[in-house]
Amino acid sequence: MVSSKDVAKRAGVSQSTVSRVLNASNQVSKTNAEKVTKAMKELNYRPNAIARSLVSKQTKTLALISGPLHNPFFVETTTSIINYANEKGYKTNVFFENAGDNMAVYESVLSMQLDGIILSSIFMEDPIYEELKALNLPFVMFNRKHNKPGHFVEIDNRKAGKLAADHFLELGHKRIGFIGGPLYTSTFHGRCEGFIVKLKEHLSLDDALIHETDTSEKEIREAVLKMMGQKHKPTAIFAATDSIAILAIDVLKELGYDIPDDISICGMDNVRLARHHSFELTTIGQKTEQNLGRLGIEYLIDMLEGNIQEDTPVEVTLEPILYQRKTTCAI
Amino acid sequence: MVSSKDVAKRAGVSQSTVSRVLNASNQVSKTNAEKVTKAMKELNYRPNAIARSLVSKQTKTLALISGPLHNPFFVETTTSIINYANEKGYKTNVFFENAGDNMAVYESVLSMQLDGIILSSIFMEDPIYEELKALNLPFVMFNRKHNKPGHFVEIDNRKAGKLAADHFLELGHKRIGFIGGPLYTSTFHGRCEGFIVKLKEHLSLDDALIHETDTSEKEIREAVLKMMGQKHKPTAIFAATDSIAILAIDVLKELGYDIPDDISICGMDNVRLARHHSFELTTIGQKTEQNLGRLGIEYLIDMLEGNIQEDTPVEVTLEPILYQRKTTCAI
DNA sequence: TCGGGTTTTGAATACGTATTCAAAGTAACG
DNA sequence: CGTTACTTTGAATACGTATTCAAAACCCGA
Repeated sequence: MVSSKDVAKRAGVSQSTVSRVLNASNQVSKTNAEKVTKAMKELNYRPNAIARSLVSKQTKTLALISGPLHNPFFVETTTSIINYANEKGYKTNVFFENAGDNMAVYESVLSMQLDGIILSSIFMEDPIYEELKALNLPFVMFNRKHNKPGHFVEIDNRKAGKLAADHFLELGHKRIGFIGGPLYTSTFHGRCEGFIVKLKEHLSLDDALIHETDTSEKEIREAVLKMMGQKHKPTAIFAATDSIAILAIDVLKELGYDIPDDISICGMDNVRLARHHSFELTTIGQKTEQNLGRLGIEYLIDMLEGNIQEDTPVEVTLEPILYQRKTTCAI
Repeated sequence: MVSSKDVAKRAGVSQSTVSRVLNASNQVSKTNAEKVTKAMKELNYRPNAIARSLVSKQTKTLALISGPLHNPFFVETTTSIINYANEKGYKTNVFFENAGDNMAVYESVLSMQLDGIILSSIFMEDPIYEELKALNLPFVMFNRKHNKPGHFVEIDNRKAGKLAADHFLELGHKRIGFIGGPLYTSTFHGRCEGFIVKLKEHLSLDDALIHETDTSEKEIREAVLKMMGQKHKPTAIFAATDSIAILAIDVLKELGYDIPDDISICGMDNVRLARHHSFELTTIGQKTEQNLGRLGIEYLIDMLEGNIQEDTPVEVTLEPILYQRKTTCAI
């Protein structure tokens, strides 16, 4: 490992001088600067980022704690986050939330030296909130949020649920199912609540059609099987994410249903795949092109760079709209 | 920031002793160990990973340089890699290859302090190879590989191309297209070559049906449009990845084609999505359940932990097999 | 109680960089 | 040439931990 000392020796200057040319401080004489640059090249010197961090207290590293990538929503946010962070000179350590036990992940994150955290994996009452606060690092939640105040970027989930309900009601559906969860996350909680509230304004609700699940293929599958196995089947389903909708469609097709002729289905998130001609999934999303991850990372980095005071809360709730495509139709 | 010195002071011992209880060396008296543990808790002490790394020369951090996540193949490998690395106590810094200019990414990677690198983004003649070698870190290539020797995990791409050709030939197809590229990557190079070699054994080849592209939606779209716009259209297409196949299907459906009645299509990688009832994509993959990313990261970590000598080359080439589903049929 | 051996301890140092501070050098000006 | 002001330099130190080494404490048998 070649260090700044080695460079210094070779260039015939002190280590301080080497450090100074590294940091582009223009207080080095031209001749010395050249000598140092030359020596660096000859030795193929690369500054040790670890040592730098130790003194600068900056790691230029962020942690992303994301939902799983088999959900296309997180494919898009992860891509945006990593690429934007990179553009701004930050590295991203990625972690995936772990259905059973997030503590291992959090333990790992908490013990790292980081400049900031962006996460989607928080629950409304998550005790991790306090620990994150205690770290005294900027952190922003995207998609989901915690009940306590903090920086977040979300979509108006309640309103989204209502939109879905409205859509189905307008199409004349009477038996409408819901699949999604867990409900202790702000996303599913809001979507479910808004959906149910709206339905109840016009129909009497059949509890057998409301399926709280997690996001695993297994549970979605089970929910669809149960729902369609009933004597009185639904004619429409609101899947609380596109990921769930796509899994549900897989099962429905396996069972021989035609969509939307036999059953309408509406997702949420407006992921790229929803537009594919093999799906043309009706869904709910925001108007803006930039996804929630991108918005979140922009705010986080703004905070790190001092463009936003950290004590002014970032609380962004986007307006949802319906993207009507071909998986829903009138009854 | 509470340091080991603070803990030492509070516990009434020296910093050395604190360090010793941290590293579970059992050469600390019980009474002192307890005092220190107590002080740590009271102060909510977390060891500074940066400082640790500076002396230990280990960062427990890996870099993953991956293809883009809109390719479902990389969704699966990225998930496997990150999760497995985490299990083994390694953090993963993720980078995505950048169509235009990978140098920014590499520059970032090369300047980090890392324990190892796993990457899919290398070209057969990529000059980055030498720089990676020079870092003197273990690195393994998965999916793609370089022409020069190094650790890699791949599938037999040439054989895969032949399999695809065989499949179409058996089904009686005569005009068979190819979409994929760039051909300076080992994957596309092998697949294309094997495919063409096999075809030529039985047919005269129409160059207008061989489309070298990159992996962008734009180019795939263009290739499909061009191919199907011809006077003599193909009756079958080998898309060199499932990702390309799925994009191609999108365009084909948009153009009104039924699959496989109007045109057969075969992908490669056997990604999860290929099994979806909205695709049921015929494709080529390996037999083993574990994906290439998972295999690669296992080898990498084995090397880091000394379970494999770094100088014994890891060169894994998996056997491809055809997964016949419903996007290909006899003509 | 003493001596030898073993365990436990803390002072000192190293890791590679940034930064402070005082000294040395240089330029400008009268 | 002397003075002042400014630029450039290197020695020393700090960052937070692990580790070495020698000293201290302890244990045990004689």
